[in-house]
Amino acid sequence: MDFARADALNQAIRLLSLRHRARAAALLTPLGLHPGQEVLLLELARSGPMIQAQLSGALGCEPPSVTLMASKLEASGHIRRSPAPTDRRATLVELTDSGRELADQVRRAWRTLAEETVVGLGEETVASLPEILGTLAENAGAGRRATGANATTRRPRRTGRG
Amino acid sequence: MDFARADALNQAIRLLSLRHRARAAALLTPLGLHPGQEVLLLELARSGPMIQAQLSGALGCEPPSVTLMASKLEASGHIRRSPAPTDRRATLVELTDSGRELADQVRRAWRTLAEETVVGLGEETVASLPEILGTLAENAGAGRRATGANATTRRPRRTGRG
DNA sequence: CGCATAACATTATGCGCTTAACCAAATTGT
DNA sequence: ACAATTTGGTTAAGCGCATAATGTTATGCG
Repeated sequence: MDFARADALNQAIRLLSLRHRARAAALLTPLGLHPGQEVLLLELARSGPMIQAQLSGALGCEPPSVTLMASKLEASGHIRRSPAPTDRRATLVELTDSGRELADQVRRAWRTLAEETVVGLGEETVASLPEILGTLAENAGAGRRATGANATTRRPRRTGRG
Repeated sequence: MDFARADALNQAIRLLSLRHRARAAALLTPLGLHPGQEVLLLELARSGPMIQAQLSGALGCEPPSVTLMASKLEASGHIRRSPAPTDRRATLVELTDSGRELADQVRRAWRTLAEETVVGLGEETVASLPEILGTLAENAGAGRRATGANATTRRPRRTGRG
């Protein structure tokens, strides 16, 4: 691929990232949410209670990020955290009533955002977008946590002695 | 658009943002750059010296971000900043020799990133991506700094009296 | 069983980008 | 020409997400 194409592509992705996030923020602010928290609510609304490690996997972000999102959503009363019955390390996360209501509103905002975003594109193009973007994301995420390759790259933890 | 589609789309964009940025970071780290700085170098390499306001427009980010990127690139010796001859408020930014060399390496990394990202997609699809993604970004950025609409939303500046 | 290793979660820290607030210089309107 | 506004730039503060390091519980192997 020549540089011009590569640059156009990377720039477009970068721009899209910034703008899409900014627009999401604008739509979520009236709901009292910051971008990042909405996906957690939506995931819980879709798949029911789960532990944070599962959320981390589902949302595609790292555990510390989940901890922070969850803390804030708990503080605002939209989710509840309790020790998992089967594993005393894990924290089970579930929606509260308020969280369920909020999730409905988030769903509306989410639809608005998507509809705004694809204005001017043909129906077929729009239909093919999720898969294309999914492929792009997967490709960009290669070299990450083993989709079958080596996963043996875990450092020995440097267990502090004293 | 139904929620499932909207969600798939938004999630894919979100994921792509995270992954693409992460991959960019991984490729740029060996060059001593953090993601965000590369686009400034590339823009200067492409269009020659310009003032920060122009950079802000070209990169699609806010002036304070440009100030920060530029500060760091100046500190690492890749760009030079000087007062603009025609406008005493403005700062003219240009590449140093070291910056030009680095920009070449960034170009290579940029190509690698793009090529990795589109693996598995048909040639036609790849060719259509920049325009599609550009449209998405533009749509998501609507309601921003007037593409012809109202631009009169400037607050009166609260000129502190005492 | 007992010990090493892996997994879940958290805290601390760092970077990028944003908005808000501000100074300085240029432009416009009367 | 002078006041009001607009534009260029910077600093301060805030948030999201990342990695590094740590505590705690579960698991796997001798």
